[in-house]
Amino acid sequence: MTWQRAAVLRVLGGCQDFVSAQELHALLEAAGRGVGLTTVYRALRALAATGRVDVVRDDAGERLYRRRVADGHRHYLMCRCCGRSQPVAAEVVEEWAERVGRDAGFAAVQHTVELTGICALCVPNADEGEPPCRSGPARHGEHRTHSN
Amino acid sequence: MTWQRAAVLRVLGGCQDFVSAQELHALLEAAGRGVGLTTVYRALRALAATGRVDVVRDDAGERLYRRRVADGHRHYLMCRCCGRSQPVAAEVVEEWAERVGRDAGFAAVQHTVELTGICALCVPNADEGEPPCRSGPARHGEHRTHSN
DNA sequence: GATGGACATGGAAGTCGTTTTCAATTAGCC
DNA sequence: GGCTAATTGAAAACGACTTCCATGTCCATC
Ligand SMILES: [Mn+2]
Ligand SMILES: [Mn+2]
Ligand SMILES: [Zn+2]
Ligand SMILES: [Zn+2]
Repeated sequence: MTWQRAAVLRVLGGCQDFVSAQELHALLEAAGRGVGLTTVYRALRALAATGRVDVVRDDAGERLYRRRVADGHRHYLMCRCCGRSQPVAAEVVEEWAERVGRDAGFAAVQHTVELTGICALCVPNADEGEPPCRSGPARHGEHRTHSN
Repeated sequence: MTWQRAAVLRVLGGCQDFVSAQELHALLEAAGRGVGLTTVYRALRALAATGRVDVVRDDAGERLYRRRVADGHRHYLMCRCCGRSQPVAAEVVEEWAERVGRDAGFAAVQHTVELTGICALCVPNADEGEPPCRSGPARHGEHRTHSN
C-alpha cells in the first residue's frame, strides 16, 4: 500500500457519489497530492477487484466509481442530472437473477442492474433534454467541465 | 429506407444472438453487400432509437445488438463464453425498478438489467478464465477474431 | 427529361476513456 | 546500508465510436 493508493481511497471516501477516474485525478491534483492518471486507473481497478468500490457505467460507457460503505454487494439509484446516488434494496432482483439463471441451466451467473432517474431536487430545473448522464448541469449548478 | 439499412436489418435478423457493429459490418462484407462502417453504426443507432433492436454492453463496454422479435421491452440472459442469448421474463424487475424509483422521489426512472453466465453447452469446456465476454472461444469453437 | 433540394453514404480524420510500455523510483526485507 | 521485486507515471498506443465533408441517391416540381 503506497501513499498514492491511500490518497485515492481517501479522496474517494470524501465523495458520497459516483465519480469518474478523471474526476478523481483532478480532485487529487486540487488536493495537492498529484497522482498519475495511470496510477489512479490502476488503483481503481484493484479496489474494484477486491470489492472496496462499486462500479457503474454511464450512458457514454465511462466507468464511475463509488466507495462501498458496508460490505456486500449493492445497487444504486443515480440522478442523471446531478449525479446524486443512493443505494437501494435489491434482494428481489438478486433472487430473480439467480432463479432465472438456474432455470436456464446457466452457471456462474452475473448480473448488472443500474437505476437512473431525475431526483426531486433536479425535477424543477427540468434540464433533462439530452444530457447523456452527468454531462449536463452537475452537482446542482456546478457544471462539471470534464475538459479532456 | 435505403438498401443499406434494409441489408443491416436483414443480416441482423439472421443472427439469433447479439452481435457488435463491427461483426455486423464484417458479415455484410462477407455477404457481398458492402456497407460502410459508418452507415452500419448509423443504422444501428436508428434501429435502437425506434426500438427495433435491443442493445447491451459487454464487459469491455462494446455495444452489442440483437433484433427484437416481438414488440415490447425485453431483457436477456447471455453466455459469456459463446454469446448465445435468450430473452427472460423480467416483470418482477420492472415492478421493482418502478417502485424503488417512486419511493425515492425520482422521475423518469430508467433501468439497465443484464444477465450473463456460462451456458450448459459451454460449462464442460470451462474456458471461463478471463474472456471479457466473447473475446474468448465464441460460437462454440469458432474463435471470433474481432481483429481491429 | 431536366433541375434542385433534402437526405443518405462512406472514407478519412478526430475524439476520448482506457491500457500498455518502459525507464526511473520506491517499498519492503535481509 | 544494500538488494530485489513491485510501483509509479509520462508518453504512446489502443479501439470503439463519432464527426467531417465531398459525393451520391431519391423524388417532387417545372
Ligand atoms: Mn446484485
Ligand atoms: Mn426492463
Ligand atoms: Zn439530481
Ligand atoms: Zn455458451
